[in-house]
Amino acid sequence: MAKFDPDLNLIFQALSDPTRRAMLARLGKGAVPVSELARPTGLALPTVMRHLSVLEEAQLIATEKTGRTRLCRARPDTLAATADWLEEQRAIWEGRADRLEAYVMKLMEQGDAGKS
Amino acid sequence: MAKFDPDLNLIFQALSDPTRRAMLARLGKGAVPVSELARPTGLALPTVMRHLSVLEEAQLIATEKTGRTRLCRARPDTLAATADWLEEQRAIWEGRADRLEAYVMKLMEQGDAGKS
DNA sequence: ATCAAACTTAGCCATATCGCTAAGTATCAC
DNA sequence: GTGATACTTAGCGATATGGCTAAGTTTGAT
Repeated sequence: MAKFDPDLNLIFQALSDPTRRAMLARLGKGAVPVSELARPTGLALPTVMRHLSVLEEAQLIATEKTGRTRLCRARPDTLAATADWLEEQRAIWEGRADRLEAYVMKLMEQGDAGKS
Repeated sequence: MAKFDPDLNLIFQALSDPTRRAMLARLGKGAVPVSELARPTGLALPTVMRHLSVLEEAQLIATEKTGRTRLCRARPDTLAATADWLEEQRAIWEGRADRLEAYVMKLMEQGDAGKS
């Protein structure tokens, strides 16, 4: 299997840009080619490509080229790992046993459902 | 009540630095003055101050000066809002009704427990 | 009154980021 | 094969980021 190690530096950096978050939201509705992802942004194509490569390096998306078009799709596993980090911090910060418990429960639930 | 509007740009940007995440983790164990937060980083104080101001502008921490020391504490509400955004995206990306349901349940739970 | 402690401000340097345009390369349609 | 389509690469400029040192400022202790 491919190694999956999310880098929080890259992930959060990628998420810090509204254009990229908009792209991710768009990808939530399904995989799309680069040009379609670019259209609503109004940005030049090289600029969009750059955003995409940031997202891909952060493993938030995966892309695949077929013919002359490149299809982009979201990678929920990375987002899940990120959500887990936040949830963990939240549990600690709130200092509440029930949140910690809920977090553990969710981890177990994922172990059951999240693996392919 | 004080206006609370989390800015995801600032938040994710703040979270993208490992030094700042380490500081947040440290604050999970309780409020501490600047110098104590600085010590484990090995960074110069002005550098640390800068990190702190980034965290504070993102509303991830709050600080309060008493005498000549400034005390820093975490702001779980902002982290919670961020976790919610991620959870929402995850629910969409995974395209699964049960995740969406779990998310809504959590929202309700927070509505019950999270308000001051 | 003096001195150390704990920030704080100002400013410098190196690198990274976000936008662009111009000029490639590689399909696909005819 | 000609031309259009869909990226891709190269490189520029403005601004932001993350580190530093040096020189304040404000308190607390003596």
